[in-house]
Amino acid sequence: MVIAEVCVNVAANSINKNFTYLVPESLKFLTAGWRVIVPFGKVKVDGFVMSVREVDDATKFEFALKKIFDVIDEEPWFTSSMMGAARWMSEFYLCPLSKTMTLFMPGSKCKKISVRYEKFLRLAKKFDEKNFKKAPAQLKLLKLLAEVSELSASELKERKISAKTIKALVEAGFVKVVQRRNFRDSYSKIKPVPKSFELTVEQVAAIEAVKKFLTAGKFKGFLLHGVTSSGKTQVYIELAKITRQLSRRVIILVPEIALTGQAVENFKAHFEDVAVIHSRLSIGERSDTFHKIRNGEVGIVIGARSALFTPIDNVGLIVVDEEQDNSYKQNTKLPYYHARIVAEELAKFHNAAIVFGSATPSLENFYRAEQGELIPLKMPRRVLNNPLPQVECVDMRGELQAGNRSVLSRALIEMLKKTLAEGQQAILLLNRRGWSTVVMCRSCGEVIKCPDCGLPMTYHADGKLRCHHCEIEIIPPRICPKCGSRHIKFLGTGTEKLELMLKNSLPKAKVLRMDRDSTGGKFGHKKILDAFAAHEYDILFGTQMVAKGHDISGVTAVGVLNADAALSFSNFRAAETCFELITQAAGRAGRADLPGKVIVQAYDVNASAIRCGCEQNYEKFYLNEIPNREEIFFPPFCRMVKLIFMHKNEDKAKNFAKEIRDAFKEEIAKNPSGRQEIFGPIPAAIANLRGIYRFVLLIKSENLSAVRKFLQAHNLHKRNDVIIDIDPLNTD
DNA sequence: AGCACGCCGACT
DNA sequence: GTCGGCGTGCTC
Repeated sequence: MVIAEVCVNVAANSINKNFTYLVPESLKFLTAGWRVIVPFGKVKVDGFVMSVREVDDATKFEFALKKIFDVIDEEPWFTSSMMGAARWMSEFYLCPLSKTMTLFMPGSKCKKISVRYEKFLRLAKKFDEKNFKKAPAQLKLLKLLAEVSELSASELKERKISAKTIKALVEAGFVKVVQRRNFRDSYSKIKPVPKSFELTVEQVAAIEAVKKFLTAGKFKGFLLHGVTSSGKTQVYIELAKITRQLSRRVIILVPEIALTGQAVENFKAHFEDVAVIHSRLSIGERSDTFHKIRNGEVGIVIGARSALFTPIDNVGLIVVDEEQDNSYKQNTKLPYYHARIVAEELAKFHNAAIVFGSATPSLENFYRAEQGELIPLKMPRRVLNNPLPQVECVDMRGELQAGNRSVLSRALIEMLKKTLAEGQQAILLLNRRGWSTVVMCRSCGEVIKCPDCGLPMTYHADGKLRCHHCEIEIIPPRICPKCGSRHIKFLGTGTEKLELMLKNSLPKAKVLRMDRDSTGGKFGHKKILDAFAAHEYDILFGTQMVAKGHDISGVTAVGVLNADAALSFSNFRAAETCFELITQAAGRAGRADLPGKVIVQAYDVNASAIRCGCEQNYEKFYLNEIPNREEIFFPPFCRMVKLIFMHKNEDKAKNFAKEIRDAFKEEIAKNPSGRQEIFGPIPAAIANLRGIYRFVLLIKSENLSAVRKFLQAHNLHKRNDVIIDIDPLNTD
């Protein structure tokens, strides 16, 4: 008899094993990778065939085998590399296999997705003009079809050809209607933006270094460290060309959905077969794109992290652009994976080259490059020998002493006035959206917090308090909920308040705000950038998204407000984030032949991140930061695992966490393997989410697989009241 | 995820 | 006495 190991698509951590089913005679063709329907308990569920094998008819099982009920598709859905990657992710992240398998589907359920067809009109037989003297409209259509061979329904409409004309010709047999599958592609209207200049010496060197491994078809990792405007995209394009010439395929990852548009513009100028995948596409569009990729019609897949999970085969090159970006980490739902880690594993599966690109590499990858794990490729100069912008740091304590209480320093206002007078453009970065960032009672100091998660809420110009974590809205209280005082104060400045301040200070300037509130929809981001690039506005201001991956030639001035705000968070990556923000923002200035000027406003002007950021000196920052990380034993010197214990009873959550902590301490005392430490339990940053208490244990270890073994031995990965986050972004 | 089994509080 | 609350455990 033939049996199959099936991964049932049921979202429960407690099911982390495959189930064995009988393959009925009618499904003899089944192989690994098919999606099937199986009876499971009292219900029928979707499942994925992980393997099929023949066993002796007399083989006994401890349970009665059930039969696979039916198949879902006409062919296997998963390729072996998809299944290999899903298995690896499931083991690495201690996450149910069903969750990592469903990453490779357009939606998490095996629903049939509608296929769209478009109707075309074609000439069916020869016609004689003489016969159509009394039907000029029909003749016009016939002549047109003879010329262009076929017309789509929308083209017919555009040419105002009436349904009656078409019907008459169809009935007479002169034209026929054919149907063809129509692939949804919301990026089809994105036009290529060709940019060509001669490659610099550094670009050529970088390309040559990767080319060696591409032609050899061997896995290798590279860190492309190029200052802003050093032409990293050009390098990606040249490498993609080489890969395509070798008949292999390319995956280009960008950190955010909003950045895919720009990447598509660049790549479409050189490649015909570009496709886009990210999570904000409709299931239908993603499904259509999957179909094209599976058929081998796509050579380059561009997208956010989910672009790793398509049926693409024969991958030769994976690019992770802006590899330091935290958006590569999936934070809100299982699996809590980091696309940087998964991409590298995928590259190993495919024997592909992986190129991590950044102006401000993650400390982890820069350290790996120093250790020889990645090949470093350096591009320290801008293209066309454009100079890096001049950066001035303004001490905001001095502004306050001089009587300026505005968030805009005098020097910044001066710079903006000069820039506008010269007909150039400016970008301002303030990494807080909303109007007031804190709402506080002046009598007792109580801060208004989110009823769901307990984080401070932000006041918005529409009169509502919003939680930026769970997007809950409430009306701000008139009196303090704690002490009843009427002295409620709105403190701190967000992008909405900044808009008013800019309009007051520079009444003639046309200003444009870009933050999550002003960039709705798939292309909201692009619309704003296009309008700004067309110089419809003078100043673009907003959150960090103003500093990411665009190239607007008229910008000569950049201001970073509250540059050290990130430093006040008790996060071991705070300095790195702060440095990155300043360097990326500064990189927006003076990209073309006009020199740029940057003003960085901060209170803690002596902090290393601020100083090195202003000097745009990555190596110096790295050399300052890395001894700190080593001393306090943080990445890249250890791997971290964050555990969150959840229970509606505070003591139960805390006590279970303590139990695990003590067990871990006992384990590392008994079986030491490298340096390992455990901290906690401490209340999580979100200490209570909708009535559920949350406590954190933090494990730091040189031996991640030992930690994983420990967690598995205690069955933590099977529980629904424990979150396991491997390589977390924060420690709380 | 569903569904059943099982052990404690408020009802005809 | 039982109806039903949802905690716990199982599904090839």
